[in-house]
Amino acid sequence: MSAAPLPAIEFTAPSLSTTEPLALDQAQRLLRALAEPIRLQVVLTLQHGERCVCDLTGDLDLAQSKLSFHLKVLKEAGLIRARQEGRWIYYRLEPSAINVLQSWLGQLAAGCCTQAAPCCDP
Amino acid sequence: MSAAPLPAIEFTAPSLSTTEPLALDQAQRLLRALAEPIRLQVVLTLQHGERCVCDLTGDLDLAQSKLSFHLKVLKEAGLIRARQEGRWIYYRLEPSAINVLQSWLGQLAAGCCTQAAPCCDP
DNA sequence: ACTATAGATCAATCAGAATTGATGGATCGG
DNA sequence: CCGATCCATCAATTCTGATTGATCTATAGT
Repeated sequence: MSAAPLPAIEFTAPSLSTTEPLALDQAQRLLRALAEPIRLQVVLTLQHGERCVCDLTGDLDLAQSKLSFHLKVLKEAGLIRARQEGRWIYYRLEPSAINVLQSWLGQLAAGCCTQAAPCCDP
Repeated sequence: MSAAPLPAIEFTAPSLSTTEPLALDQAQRLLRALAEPIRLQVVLTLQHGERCVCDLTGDLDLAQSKLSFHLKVLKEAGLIRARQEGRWIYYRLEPSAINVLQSWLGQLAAGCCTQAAPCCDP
């Protein structure tokens, strides 16, 4: 790609050219976080809105310690956010993270249909 | 939740209600397949088009056995397809699988922003 | 039929991640 | 201040999945 030689420095958004390389890194983390049955269940539960930990343990019938572990992984991946309110901590999905992954997949599917590069010896 | 008691049975398209449950299963497999650095590299390499195994081992500097293992995982997840031509086997991405995952993520991000469900005791 | 190469598969080992139970910090009600 | 609840963290164990090297099948060329 590399269209025009960049007018100046972009201050607005992090720009798409920057997105490419570090999106791989981020996509990797998001994928690894999502690729676990319990964490996927957590995410699906949060799909319908914010929820506190004590409710989640009930929803998913998980030991508190186990749930806390997976919440941490999801949070470190940037997929969920925590919000404390008194004694309780509410978790919610972070849609922007999901969107990052989604558009990364879009790029992947975009240019994958070129035919064979006839192998080794012709 | 459990809103209305379902009007009747949907005959038209496979409909989105059918999509929900089995897409979860498929999304799970796709995520687990993608959530591994080597397999991600393989997928990224195939992004630019079909490629045979012997070339891939060179591209990614992998032992043949190791690559074969990961190709198998990717194939079983439905992310890639194999095409044999004489002695060689060419692999390519399966864009439809990627699209499935992509739209599944779309649903996820759709309705996740409802506020707190004020916990346990009010 | 014989040999060489592409690639899959198998069994054994190894590594990293998940589970478990216990402990600790923080907040609330009395 | 005291006991109770919510949640995070830690250490020890267990499990799942990746790696490795050898072996096996199939195709192609001679």
